[in-house]
Amino acid sequence: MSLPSKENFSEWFHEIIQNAEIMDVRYPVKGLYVWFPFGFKLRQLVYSKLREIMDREHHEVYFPALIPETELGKESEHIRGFEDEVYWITHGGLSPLEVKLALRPTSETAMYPMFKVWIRTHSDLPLRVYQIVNTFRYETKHTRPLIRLREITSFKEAHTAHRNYEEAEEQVRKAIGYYKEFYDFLAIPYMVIRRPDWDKFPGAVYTIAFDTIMPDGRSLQIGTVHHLGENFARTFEIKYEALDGNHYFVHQTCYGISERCIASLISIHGDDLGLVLPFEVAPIQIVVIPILYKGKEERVLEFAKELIEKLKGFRVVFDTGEDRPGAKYYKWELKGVPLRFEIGPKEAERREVIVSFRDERKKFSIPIEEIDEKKIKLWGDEMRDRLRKKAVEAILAKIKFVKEISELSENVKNFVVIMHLCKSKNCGEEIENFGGKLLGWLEEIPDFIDHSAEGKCIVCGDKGFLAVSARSY
RNA sequence: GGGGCCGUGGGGUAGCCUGGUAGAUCCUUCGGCGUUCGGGACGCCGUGACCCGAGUUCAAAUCUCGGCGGCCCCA
Repeated sequence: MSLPSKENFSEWFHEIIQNAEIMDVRYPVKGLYVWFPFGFKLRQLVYSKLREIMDREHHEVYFPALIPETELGKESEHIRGFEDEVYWITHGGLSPLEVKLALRPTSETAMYPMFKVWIRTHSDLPLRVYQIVNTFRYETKHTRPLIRLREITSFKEAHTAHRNYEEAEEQVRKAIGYYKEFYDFLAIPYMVIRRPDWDKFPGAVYTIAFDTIMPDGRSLQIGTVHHLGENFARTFEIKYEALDGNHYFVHQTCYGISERCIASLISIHGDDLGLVLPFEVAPIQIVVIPILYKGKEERVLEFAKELIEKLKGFRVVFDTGEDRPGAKYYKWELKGVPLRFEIGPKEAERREVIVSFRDERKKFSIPIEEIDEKKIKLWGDEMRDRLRKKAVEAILAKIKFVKEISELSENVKNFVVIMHLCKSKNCGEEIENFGGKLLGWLEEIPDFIDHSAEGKCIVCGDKGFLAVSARSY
């Protein structure tokens, strides 16, 4: 069993998803996929970090998956943004429903009628909740696991309500901070980009997105943060009584991350041999492989058990299976196990252990006495630093800075293109005539991008700011 | 939105054009037994397939139509 080269990214992704047992793509409905136990464990480990971050100042809740047509349709811009991809439940048994029910494409219109009930006075604010749920969109285009789904299974959506625009904006900044922490933890580089006005979330005042870059040079949106202003509050009549006795509309935000975070984790760190996972989220963190010669098994197994005693705090597999050692190496490398220990007769003799890291694939041996929890955690941290460095290099290689509009269409085929661009709609739309989508303007300039924040607009020559165009997933 | 290609054991493929027994197309995976084990072991035995429906025909994996599913290209 071997993977196609990562150079051929689309094929590689399709294969690794199955070979590494992330998802089973054989479910007989387009755009719906099954999480394998291994993939689901990875999801659980990644999302427990996300939960940990959210739990600091949000309460976790659960809202129903069905939304009555009457609520979904209230905010006109919002519904216009989703209407052609909503799944409808039209019947209960054989009887047509009086009010159709939508399978949530996102939960604003499920939550906000309840926010109206929950929020009475200024002391109910700020309100901050989140949920991790499935959402449904009737995708007609090319669906693929983790990236374009009809059922998003792992949508973490947070919704907040505040007294005024500024406090909501402060929440937007915090949300960006949370997501940065999350993706830094996963060692995934990202760009924080303000979407063009004409491409913001339906119903939002503005949208800020996290985009990363896939190995084929296309961009992937892996998080969004929206300032909703009073738009939904007016529609759903969410008001509070202020200190002055007057009633005011709340100002809201919402922000979300889906299983695309897992797609980026797999795609950005993986290599030709399979998954490469940061130590903290690897479903299996350590594999111990005994090398068993006939007649010498006992010494080796005994010594291996001594080692395993020291690894109690980690997710460990002791692979005593029938495969040859080499076959086991390949098997666990495919699964992205960060740390491998090998023990043969020689090691048992010398009381040493051979160590190999998944990302470097070099081997060295150290005395068993030097292995302890602290050392292993240190190795895990060092590995994450290496992963981040490598990921940044890979992403830099897929970015092109462009000064002339004539260079645009050629570069956007294989690269994410950065340029100076003014904020007029005309110039923005002009960019999209060259094959890429205008992702927007860099909200903050990442440390791996080294260009001045301002410059002449590539289209009209007026004052421009760093903008990004790419073919996007 | 428009165009094209494809659907054969768990996975990947040959066969389809030119209809005629899938008794072993090939690789892989899987199960059993034995010998092995320092980077994908070997031998023997075994399990396992023509997407669904209709049509044409003496006869359909093969031809036609529809459905479902997958992939690619262009806007």
